[in-house]
Amino acid sequence: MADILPFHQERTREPEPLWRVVLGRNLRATREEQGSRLVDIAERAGISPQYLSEIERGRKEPSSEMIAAVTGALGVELGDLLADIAGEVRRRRATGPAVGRRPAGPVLMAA
Amino acid sequence: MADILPFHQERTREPEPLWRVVLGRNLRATREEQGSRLVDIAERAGISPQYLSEIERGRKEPSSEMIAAVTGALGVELGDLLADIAGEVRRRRATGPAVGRRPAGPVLMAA
DNA sequence: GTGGTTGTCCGCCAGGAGCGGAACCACGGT
DNA sequence: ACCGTGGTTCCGCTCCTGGCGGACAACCAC
Repeated sequence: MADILPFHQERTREPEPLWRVVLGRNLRATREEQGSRLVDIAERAGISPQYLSEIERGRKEPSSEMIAAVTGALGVELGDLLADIAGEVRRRRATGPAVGRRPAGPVLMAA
Repeated sequence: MADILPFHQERTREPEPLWRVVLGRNLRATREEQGSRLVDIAERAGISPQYLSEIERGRKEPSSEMIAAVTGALGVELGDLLADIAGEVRRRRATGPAVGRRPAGPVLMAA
């Protein structure tokens, strides 16, 4: 089979990132967008600050309930979080590692 | 504070689904769309069929590497998978549990 | 009954989730 | 130097679950 890769579409082939890495990256970005402190979100989520730090840095695999607790503490819906992460993953796939970080945060729900 | 909720936008308030549930649901839907067998995808992913069954039914929290192995076996990119799950979560949030399942599957990559 | 296919149940254990205490780092101020 | 703040890392710990293999279940055809 002929493998003709459209080079003008794929500049640099990024390996697939791991879920926990992109999740953590997005959670931190969201928190920072809100100007919240790590200890505050951790407390609101009912988890230890050490653990939230590790989640944000992609060092731990949080359970689904933990993900729910942190997104809840951030006031973010799972669907919006996933959409935002998806967008980020796709963007990095197309352009490679971001040089200038684009402000990324899911849409906040109006309470 | 005045809490004015636009009722015409929110018909029924669905509790947030768990990540492992929506992930598993989407993986199974994707596999079935492709007409693949569970044992084949499990083998290709290098995991046991029993385990893939449990992942698909939202019974287990797969590690990020496992998610990568399964998406790889399905020929699906993480970003596309996440986008599709996000769309599904948002759809269910807006309309409640789906009565008729809309065909849901991420876009397959052209090799 | 036989056989085949596909997927799920059950028990198991190695290792990781999640924790708390303590130390460390970076930065800013006095 | 000191202090404070916010975040990170290290460490040891307990508990529980990830991922597995053997067995089972459901379904179909002959």
